[in-house]
Amino acid sequence: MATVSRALNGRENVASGVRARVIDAAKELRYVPHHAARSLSSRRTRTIGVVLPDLHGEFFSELMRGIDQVAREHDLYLLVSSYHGHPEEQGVALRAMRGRVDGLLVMSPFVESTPLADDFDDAHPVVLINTGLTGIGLGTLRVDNHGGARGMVQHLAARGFRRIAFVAGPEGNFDAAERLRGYREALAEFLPDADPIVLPGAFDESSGHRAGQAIIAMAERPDAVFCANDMTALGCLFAFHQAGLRVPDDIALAGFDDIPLARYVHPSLTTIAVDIAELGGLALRALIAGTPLDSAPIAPHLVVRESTQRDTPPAPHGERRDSS
Amino acid sequence: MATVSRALNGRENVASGVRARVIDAAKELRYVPHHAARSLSSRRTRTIGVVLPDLHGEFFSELMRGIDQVAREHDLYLLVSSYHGHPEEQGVALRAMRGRVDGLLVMSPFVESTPLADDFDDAHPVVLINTGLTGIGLGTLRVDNHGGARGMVQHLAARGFRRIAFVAGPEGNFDAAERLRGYREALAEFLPDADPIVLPGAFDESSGHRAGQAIIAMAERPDAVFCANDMTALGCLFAFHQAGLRVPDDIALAGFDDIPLARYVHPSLTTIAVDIAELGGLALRALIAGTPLDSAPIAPHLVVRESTQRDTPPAPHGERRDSS
DNA sequence: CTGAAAGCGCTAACAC
DNA sequence: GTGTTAGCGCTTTCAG
Repeated sequence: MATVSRALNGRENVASGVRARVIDAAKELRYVPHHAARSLSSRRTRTIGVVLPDLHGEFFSELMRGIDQVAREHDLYLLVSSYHGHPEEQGVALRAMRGRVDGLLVMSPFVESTPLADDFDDAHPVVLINTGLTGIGLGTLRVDNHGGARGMVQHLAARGFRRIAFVAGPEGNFDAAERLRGYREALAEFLPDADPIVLPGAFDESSGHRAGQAIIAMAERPDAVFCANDMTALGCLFAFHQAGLRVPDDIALAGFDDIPLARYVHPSLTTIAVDIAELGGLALRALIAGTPLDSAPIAPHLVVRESTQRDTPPAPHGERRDSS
Repeated sequence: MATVSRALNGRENVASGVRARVIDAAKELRYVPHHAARSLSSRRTRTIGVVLPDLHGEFFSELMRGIDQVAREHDLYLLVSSYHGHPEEQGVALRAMRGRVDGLLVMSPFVESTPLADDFDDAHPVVLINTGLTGIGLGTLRVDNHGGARGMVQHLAARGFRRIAFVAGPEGNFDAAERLRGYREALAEFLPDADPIVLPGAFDESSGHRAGQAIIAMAERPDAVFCANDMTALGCLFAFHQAGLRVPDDIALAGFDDIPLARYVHPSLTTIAVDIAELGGLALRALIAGTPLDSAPIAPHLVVRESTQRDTPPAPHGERRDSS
């Protein structure tokens, strides 16, 4: 019986003839190892828990794709769960994973950190994706939202835009806060005479639409709008279309994320791209390796498309035309 | 010890005082039931395996969202895996799930049925989403692709279009085959004098782009193009844009799926919508209930947008304007 | 209503 | 290299 176990698990200390017979017999009998028994005894599940804020949208499917790919490479299983935007549900999801997984991949955009720690079992390694939390002994993988936003403002300034508005993301969202910080900082640096113009938004299309309408109604209208994410920018774009405003001739527009939509809308949207699948894959690799990786955040890059194209000559560097 | 088990599992035959003490103690000790031990003994895992062709794209994230929601309602866990388009990998993914899950949700767009049966453990209930397979004792949940395609042709005919081309989906894909069948059938019914015009496609943007170019080059150009899915239609649209062809004035365009993009492109795309999250949720509910549900396929509905709008009056019935 | 005892199917020492 | 044995932590009879 032990020999069978060894043969099936590919251990070295089994005579090759015996191994072959075992494998044949297993196939013959359509034997399937009982996972629960195996992990009860070995105390490992070969399963990684993935807890995400939500399961819809390109962002999350890309993330899952990257994670799934690495999981297959390592013969790991993925137990997924989403908490639908509610922090409380995150705790529920997290606790439910305890005892079922060997490690946890958690994406938590909430700035509030305290409740999280309670839900983590000390026994599990955890990698946090894209979170502001640090110092609770967990790995953290994040995107340089701040630097990305700075890059966009720099691009807009180089293109000759002078009144650059920013449509913010939801309150209490770490990514949103970082992008706003990048905007303010870069504005002070590259256009010291310009006042920041910040409108509220919520990372979705409808809030972008409202922001767009508010912008149209402004006495001194901005000549460029930088939205905290692409969905918001799409809402803006829609509002501008409705009002007969031409983009980019009357007003330039830029987003953040490079969702697939960004390249298909008319005009195509200048944005900041993150390789999301790679992000997911890196997170899982880090979890497997047990590397701390608190080091450098992942640098997103500027993708210039039609929505910020004007007749002025393009800036000499720091930009990259969309290759597609 | 048995009492503790009973108390924690909410069995009735425990004195309420004892139950309260057990629960308090469990909380105090941060006790987490060991899933492997539990399922070794109970022979149930409370886990559902989800095997999808691919994890990216709106379609799959919507599907997952619907599934996840129902899973939470029933306190079920989701073990997900994708086979990246290769039928062989599907078998691997399926076999890997054996012994780890109580049931399986499988999405398989391949027409070839035979290899599938081998990979299914007879012990597990399975629900197949959107597949042509029948009669191997498994539940099947499908979308009425045929009827949807018919509806679109009817709409185009009612709008006054007479030369309606169809850009097909990949060979061997069941959905694609059904949509093509619907096109041919409806064309024969509503426009008996028109010849079918079928171009190859592969459900992606680039094949749509090629089809678009081929259409532009045709001696007798169609006045409407119906694409087997929205991504293909987007490729077509791009080709038409590049050639200076106006949609819908020079040529009408329609897709299938109603991906989020469809409403944002310019002109917005007339398409056939399926509530994908609902489809996923229904599939899981069916799996849980053990209902056969081979009955009626899910009816998709027509969403009329700008890409098929002409000055002719709209048809009196069988259509529905996009409400958003 | 509660306790005792027997496994669930496997892995990991440990002998041989 | 292979067989024997003892659990892994729970649920589930079966007595009381």
